[in-house]
Amino acid sequence: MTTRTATQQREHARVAYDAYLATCPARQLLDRISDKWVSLLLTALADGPQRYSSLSRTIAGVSQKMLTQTLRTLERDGLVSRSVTPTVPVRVDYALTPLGVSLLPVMQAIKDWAETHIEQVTVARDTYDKRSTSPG
Amino acid sequence: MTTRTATQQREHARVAYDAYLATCPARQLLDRISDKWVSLLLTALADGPQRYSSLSRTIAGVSQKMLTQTLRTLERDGLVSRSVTPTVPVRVDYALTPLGVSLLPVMQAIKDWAETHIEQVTVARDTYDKRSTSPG
DNA sequence: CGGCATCCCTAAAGATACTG
DNA sequence: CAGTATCTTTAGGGATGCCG
Repeated sequence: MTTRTATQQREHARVAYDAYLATCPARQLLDRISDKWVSLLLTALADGPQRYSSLSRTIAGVSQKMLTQTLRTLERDGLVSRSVTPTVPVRVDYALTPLGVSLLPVMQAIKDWAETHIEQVTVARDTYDKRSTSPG
Repeated sequence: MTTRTATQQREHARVAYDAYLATCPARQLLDRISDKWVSLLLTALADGPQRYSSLSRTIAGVSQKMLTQTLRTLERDGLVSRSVTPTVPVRVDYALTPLGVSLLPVMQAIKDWAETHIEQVTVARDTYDKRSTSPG
């Protein structure tokens, strides 16, 4: 088992886990990373470690509760590391782990897609709503 | 305005919209596509149009309510098209629009990442929980 | 500064029943 | 088959207050 190559391991995972199955652990993970705070947090950490207060400023509108909660979850899942500098007052830095870095391109792609396609979506919504209102 | 190239338009969008801002439309769109049903639905339509019943079978555990609701939203946002064949009983097919196709690679990447990295995440969780329990 | 604990409330999601 | 309507439950998330 320990002699599997990275490619073999990837193949193994592809066969063993299926996010379409409700009870599959991969489904739960998909659910967890399909979260706006996750994508915003990971992309915010793209350029290097950030302090808690810096993150809360970057990600406008995030409550302290959601920020802490999301950071804890990401830390537990091994995507983000937390390092405390015991000064007074205390300084806490968050950074991406290698696992977090592996997810980063995808998260950036989502954020990018949203920013570059919102105008098309807005047009589509107007068209859809107009169709529904006047059934001409 | 109408003479802008696709590249120029992309540049424009990148500058104009910022998902980090809570009130930005791109943030709402990011929130909307950061949804497990959206990723599962779009990837399910990757290989071509599918009927409603087929989708509900593919995506195990989805309720009619969530399936219909998500499909409606995606249709309104211009990511999915809905075509009705007025037979008895009626037949409804869903397919990706060009806009939906543009998002597909990202959604597939998320689903893939979840399936190929769940084992690493599980290990990370065990490590984290063990650390918390026995403070070595 | 960087949290955690608690209360509270709304919106999202599941279950169930019914329909063109 | 492909939904809609209604009800109930759950979980997301904001506000506040306290602490090392």
